Amino acid sequence: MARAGVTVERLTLAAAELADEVGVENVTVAALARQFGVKDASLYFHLRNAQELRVRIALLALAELADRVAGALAGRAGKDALVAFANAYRDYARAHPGRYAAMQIDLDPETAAASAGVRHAEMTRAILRGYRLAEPDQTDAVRMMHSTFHGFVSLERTGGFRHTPRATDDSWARTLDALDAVLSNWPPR
Amino acid sequence: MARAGVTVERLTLAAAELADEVGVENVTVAALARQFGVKDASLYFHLRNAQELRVRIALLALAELADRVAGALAGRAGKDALVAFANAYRDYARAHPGRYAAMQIDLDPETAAASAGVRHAEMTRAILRGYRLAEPDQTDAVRMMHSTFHGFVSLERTGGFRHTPRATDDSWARTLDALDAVLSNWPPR
DNA sequence: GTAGTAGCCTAGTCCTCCTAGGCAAGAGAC
DNA sequence: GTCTCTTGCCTAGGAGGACTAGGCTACTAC
Repeated sequence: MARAGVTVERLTLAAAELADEVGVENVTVAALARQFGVKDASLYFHLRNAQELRVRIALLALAELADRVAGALAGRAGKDALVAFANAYRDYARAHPGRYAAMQIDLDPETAAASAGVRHAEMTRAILRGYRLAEPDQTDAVRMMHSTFHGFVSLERTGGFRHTPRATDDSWARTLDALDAVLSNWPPR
Repeated sequence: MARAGVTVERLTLAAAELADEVGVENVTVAALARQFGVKDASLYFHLRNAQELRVRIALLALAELADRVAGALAGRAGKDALVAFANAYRDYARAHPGRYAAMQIDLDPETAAASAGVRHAEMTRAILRGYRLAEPDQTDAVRMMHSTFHGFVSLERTGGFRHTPRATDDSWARTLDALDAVLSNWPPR
C-alpha cells in the first residue's frame, strides 16, 4: 500500500486553495482527505483538529500577504507607498478570498505574536514615517488605515457596494486620496 | 400533547440571542429546537433550511440597527450626525456581536433590496447632506465611511487592535475626526 | 360533530468531526 | 540481510448536525 505523502505543509496549501474555491467555512477535513486519496481519520495524524486547519490557512495567508506587501513597498515612500500597500492588500484579498477570510479568525495571542501579522504592523508603521507622526497619533493612524483597507475590501467582497453603479476602483482611488490627505494633516481638526 | 407555540419570529429572536452568546457559526437548528423543547425536525415546518435562519438573523439585525441609527440621527446634522451614526453603529456591533456578524453574510440581491439595508444607505447619504457632496463624490464618500466603520468595528471585535495598549475609544474618536475633516474637504487633494 | 389543516412527532439517511486500536512500509541498528 | 521500531496509513465506530418522509393529534371552521 503506497503512502500518500501527506505533510502539514501540503495539507495547508491544499486547504488554502480549497478555501479560495469554496469558502473557508466549507473547508472540511473530509474533503481534504478525499483530495489526497486518504481517509479522513488519517489526517488527524498530521492535524489536531479541524480548527487547526483554519488557523494554518490564516497563518499562510498572513505570511503570503506580508511578502507581497513588502515587495510592493520596496523603494517607495509617502503616498506612493500608501497606495502600493493598499493595492497589494486589496489585490491579494480579491485573488484569494478564502485565504483572506481565514485571516479574520481570531488567533490566540501567542499564535498571533508568532505570525506574520507583526510584519504587517511594522510595514504599516513604516509607511507612516513618510507622514512624520509620533505616538499616540501613529497608533490611531495605523488603526484608521487598517480599518479602511479591511472595511473596503470586505464590503466589496460581500457585495456591499453592488447596489450603486459607480465603479469600485474609482471609489477605492478616492478613498486612498482621502487617506493620504488626512494623514498629511494629522491630527485632524 | 401541548403545542410549543413556535413561530418564525420567535425562532429568529431566539436565534439572534443565541448568535450573540455563542457566535453565528454555532447557531444550529438542533440547539434552537432544544431551547423550544421540540425536536429539530419540527423546525423545518417553519424554516426551509439552516441558512434561512442565518438570513433571518441578518435581516433582524439590519432592521434593529437601522432603528437605532435613525434614533441617534434625529435632530442632528454635520459632524454631530456623523458621530452619532458612527457610535450607534459601533455600540450595536459591540452589544450584539453575533447579530453583527450575521449581517455580513451576503444576501441575494432581492432579499437585500427588501431589507433594512436600504435604510442604512439612505441615512448615510443623509449625513452627507451636511457636507454638500454631489455624485459621484457622494458615493465615494459613502463607501469610505461605511468601510471605515465596518473595518474598525470588525477589527476591534476580532482583536486586531489588542497588541497595542492605546485605548480603542481614543483611536475611534480620532478616526471620526479624520473622517469629518476629509468629508469637509471632498474631493481630497 | 366532522373535515381539514397546522404543528408536532418518529424514524431514518447522510455527512462531518474525532477517537481507538490495528497493521504494514520503510528507516536505522547491528 | 535481518530485526525492530516508528511513521503513516487503515478500519470501526460514536456523537452530533442537516434534512426528508410519513404519521399522528389538536385545534379550527363550518
